[in-house]
This record gives sequence, C-alpha cells and structure tokens, in this order.
Amino acid sequence: MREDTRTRIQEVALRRFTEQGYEATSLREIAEELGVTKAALYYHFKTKDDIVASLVEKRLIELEKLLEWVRSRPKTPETRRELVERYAADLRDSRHHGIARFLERNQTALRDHPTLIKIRERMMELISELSESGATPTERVSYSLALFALHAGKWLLKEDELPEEEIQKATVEVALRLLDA
Amino acid sequence: MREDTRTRIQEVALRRFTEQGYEATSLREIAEELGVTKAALYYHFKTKDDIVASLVEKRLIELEKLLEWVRSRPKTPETRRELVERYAADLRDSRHHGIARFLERNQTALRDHPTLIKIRERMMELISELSESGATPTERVSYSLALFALHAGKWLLKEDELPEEEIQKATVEVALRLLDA
DNA sequence: GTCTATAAGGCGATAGAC
DNA sequence: GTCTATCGCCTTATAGAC
Repeated sequence: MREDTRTRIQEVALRRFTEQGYEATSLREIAEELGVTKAALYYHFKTKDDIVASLVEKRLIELEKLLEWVRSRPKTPETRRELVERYAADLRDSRHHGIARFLERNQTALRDHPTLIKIRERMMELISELSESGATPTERVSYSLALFALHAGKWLLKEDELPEEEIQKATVEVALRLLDA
Repeated sequence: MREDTRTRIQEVALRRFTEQGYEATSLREIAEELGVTKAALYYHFKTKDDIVASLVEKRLIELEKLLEWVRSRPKTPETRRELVERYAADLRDSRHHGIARFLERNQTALRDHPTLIKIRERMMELISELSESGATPTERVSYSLALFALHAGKWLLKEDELPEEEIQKATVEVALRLLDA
C-alpha cells in the first residue's frame, strides 16, 4: 500500500529544501520528481509556504513541550543536564533530525515565516532557561553553545565516517561539559 | 568625495544578501537603493554571482593565510590556542565580520558557488588542523566547536545588550576552554 | 558610466475539464 | 485527485543610444 500523495510531497519537499534551499527549489521540480503536475500540489497545499508550515508544525510543538517541562523544574545544574539530554534525544529521532537540518539551512530564506519566527523565539527562550539571571557572559555563551553542539556534531564529523551512535555520544559529552563552565 | 559606484554596490549587496538572503535579493532592489538602474550594475559586475565572488575573495585569502601559518607550526596545544586567537582577531575586523555573517546565512543558497566551496574546504581543513590524528571523537567535536563558538557568540547574546568587547572576551574564553577537552 | 528598452524564461498560483 | 492551459508577475541578462 503506497503512501498518500500529501506525505510524499512533504518528503520530497523536505529533502530538496534542505539540500538546495527553499528558494532554489521550485514546485515544478517537486512535482516532476513525484511524477505529477504542479497543479496537483495545489490540491494538497494552499501555497508553497503552506508546505513549510506543515513540515515544521510538529517541531514547534516539541519545543513548546520541552519549554513547559523545563519551566516546571527548579533551575538547577541537574535540570540543565536533563534538558540537554532530552534535547539530544529529540534530535535523535530521525523525523525531528530531518526537520532540524532543514531549519538550520533555511533560517535566512524563511526569516519571515510565522512558524519559523515562533520556533526561533522558543529556541531563545530555551537557551535563556539554561542561564540563571546572575550568569556571566562567559557562562551564557557556554550554556547556549551546549544546545548548539548537539546540532553541529553531525556535519563537523562527517569526514571521519564514524558510526552515528559514536557521534551522538561525543556531541552529548561536549554539550554536558559546556554546562560546567 | 563620494565612493565609487562599484564599492557602493558591494556595500548594499552585502547588507541585503545578509539580511534577506541572496536569492530573495534582486538586482532591481539593489539598483533602486543606489538610485541607478539594473543595467548600471552590469557595467560593474558580469553577473549576480560575480558580486558575491568579489565580496568573498578576501575572506578566502585570509583563511588560506591562516591555514598556511598553522601548517608551518608544530601541532601543539600552544599552536591551537594561538590559532583560535588569530581567528578571533580576524573576525573582530569589521569587514571580515560582515563577510562572515553573510557566509553563515547563505551556505545553502550559495552551496554551488566556486569560491564558497573553497571557503568551506579551507574551514574544514582548518578544523582538522586542530585535531591530532589520534584524537577521540569527543576531542574532535570539542576542538571544531571552538572555532564555531567565535561565530555564534554574536547572535547568542544579542538580547543581553552587552558591550561588543565583553561578548568578544566571553566567546574567546569559551573557545579556549573547548581546546582543553 | 549610465540610460531605455527588451529579450527570454521561470515562478507561484488559478480556472475549469475530467 | 489529477490534468491541461494559462495568467500575471518578476527575474537575470543583453543591445545599443547617449
């Protein structure tokens, strides 16, 4: 039983938006790869932007859940540690990982997209939850970079051809170490 | 005595490419801001890509100089430390800083641009110069992230409204600390 | 060195048949 | 749910006058 068209559009769009960028990917391209016409796409999605919205919605919800959780906790080193581990676990999920890569690579092109604006805001809120109000600039940079380390590892070690699991472990280790600044 | 048109084109293009992205910025826009017509732009630059090339050339040369320097040195902690400080000093220069931001934000859109491909290659080479061949994955991630920290600090702390100098100091501190993994 | 005018083509999006 | 056909707009880029 073959997937429905809507899902296939999302898959192709996500891959091409990630690899070539949102603006450089035309709806004609996507349609051709799927063996349908552009017009068929418009039956499933109102606009090109709407495809993006459908892609990133779940990521926004995930971030909001994480934010709600961390705010229900005392601001302790233990909470920070667990936040980093939960964030890493989210990224480990292949669906979220794909979305996260798409987001990294289209920050500028999609800077005005409503859902992406919210995602950016939630990310900044998450980062600020990592720092106590009295934290020094050095601590702030270090804590913020912790979440970032989890994203960066994937492409930093791409030449080493290490098993996915080992890269995962290394990035989490570095991230946790950044919390001890 | 007003700057020549070629330089003004570069300034406007750099700003708009950085803020809105390369693809989202049309030559018409740039021309209008300068009070000339599109055709005038084509007198100074062969293509839109050519404007980018003129912008990033110096950054490539700077990276190649840095690479040459680090390769002339023994692979010691002291060399790594000095590399991070030299890299930070480069970024401190306002011209390179502007170019670096432009590069960060247009990685995907300009992934096929010849000069940007070279810049990416040099960056990866620089990163691999930071790691000895026997380094663990954790060390590799940590060292690589050191150079990255220098870029990231600027927008990570943008809400704190700290003086530029203090942000600079904090990022360098975190970067150096990442070298002690 | 800058202009007007235009070529040539791709884009997102829509109407209406089937 | 997918098609054909097309609209209107914007783009990069060029030719040739001044």
